[in-house]
Amino acid sequence: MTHSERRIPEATVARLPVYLRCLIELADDRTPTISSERLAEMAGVNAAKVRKDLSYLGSYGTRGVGYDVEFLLFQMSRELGLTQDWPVVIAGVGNLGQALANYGGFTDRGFPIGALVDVDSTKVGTSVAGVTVHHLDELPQLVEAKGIAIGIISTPAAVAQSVSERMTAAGITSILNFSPSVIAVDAKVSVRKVDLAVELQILSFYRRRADGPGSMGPDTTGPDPAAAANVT
Amino acid sequence: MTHSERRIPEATVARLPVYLRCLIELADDRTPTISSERLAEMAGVNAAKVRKDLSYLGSYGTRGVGYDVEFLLFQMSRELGLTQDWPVVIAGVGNLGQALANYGGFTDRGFPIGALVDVDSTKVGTSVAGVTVHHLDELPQLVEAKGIAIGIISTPAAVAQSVSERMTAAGITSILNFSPSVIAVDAKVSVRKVDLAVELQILSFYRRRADGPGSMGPDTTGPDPAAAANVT
DNA sequence: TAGATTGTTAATCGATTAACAATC
DNA sequence: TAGATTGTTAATCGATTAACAATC
Repeated sequence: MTHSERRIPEATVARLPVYLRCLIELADDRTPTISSERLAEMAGVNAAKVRKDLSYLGSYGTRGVGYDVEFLLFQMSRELGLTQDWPVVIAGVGNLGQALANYGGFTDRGFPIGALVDVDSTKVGTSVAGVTVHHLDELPQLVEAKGIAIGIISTPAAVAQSVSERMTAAGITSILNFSPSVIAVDAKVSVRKVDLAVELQILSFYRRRADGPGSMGPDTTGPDPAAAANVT
Repeated sequence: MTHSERRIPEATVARLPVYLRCLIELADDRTPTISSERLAEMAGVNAAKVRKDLSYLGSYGTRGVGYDVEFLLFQMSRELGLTQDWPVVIAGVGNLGQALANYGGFTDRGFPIGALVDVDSTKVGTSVAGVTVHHLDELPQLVEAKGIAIGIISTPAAVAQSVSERMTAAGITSILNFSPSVIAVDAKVSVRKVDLAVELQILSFYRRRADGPGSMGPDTTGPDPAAAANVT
């Protein structure tokens, strides 16, 4: 029995949510079991990788049969910490911030919008997606009161660093940075970065070369390929 | 003289846009030269990596001095294919699609919104961010007329595959997929995937473990990390 | 010249993949 | 039992990094 406390490689962690989504789809279809071969096809990776990735979670498959969809779904949700909701705060309620707040995909998947903050006095007090916009100064109280777990930065680049510092000061240890800037945080804080224009720039590069890979692993995410730094 | 036609590693390609942004900032400040050490600090990576990455572009530095900001900026823009604009089409004008259209960051960085398409007849004919929404059926003509280079998918997952097929049929070879689904395209098409909820799920994983890395390489990018597949 | 900093080498590390014994 | 499929090994590949000779 391979126990679950093995260290899971970063590249594997970045793929788990993709498998999770496939499993949800299979569960919706009432598919009882799935082979690594078919799961690989759904996830767009190869079967050996699926088996290796899943083996880090434990030996949850059955030789000759495959993986029990419901069971694997449960184990994977547990591993990803998705058996509970994690409320988020969005800092910066401009175009992008409003869009993220209105985008139902976060709430749907266990990340409800717990709070919105901005520094613009014309925005403070208004309501976006049914959530009142508070002043950034109220962040510590909001984090406390709403049990905020994750901070999303959708401010201009110029203030992203200072916003990240106020988030960490308020006790937030997970940050998703949409601003086009690298933020420095201390080692115990996790940061992921999504830069929309960077993705287009990478595509632009591959256009020139009669198209090389143009896809990525993690993050491709991200590592992503085009991804983040976690500087101390 | 290391010539520029060396194959550039994917991980490096994903970092070039990050360096590019730093260089733009430096050029704005009229900083004439930059060392790998300082550029590394700005980009949130280590100096050896910067030097290795830049060496793939050519020997553009000067020992004892550093890199000429303007010159490196020009070379990097050229390498990334950013000396011209690449108009994009956004397919799916829901919450996310509208947000992307209104988000100025694309146009600002050389990716103007050339067209918007949807299948919803209540949306067709309306205008978003100053651009008229057309029916998806008109995609081939729009691609032709507007010189569309890149397709952005912000549709529901269920139709993403078919939209990607219509894009490639219309001659598009670069796709940025925001829908939470893996799309299969043929080998000559470049796809990158950005899944907003996946990023939060990855952060959720690292919360559990008294915080491991929580950052990534590529799409990151990669790879980021949480990123894409390019399946045939 | 002395100091600074690149460009490249080589060692190391992590991720991918094919192959196959184990086993349902 | 025969067929199917996992879990793991080991080989390979690609990315990172420290170190330092080259050279401005």
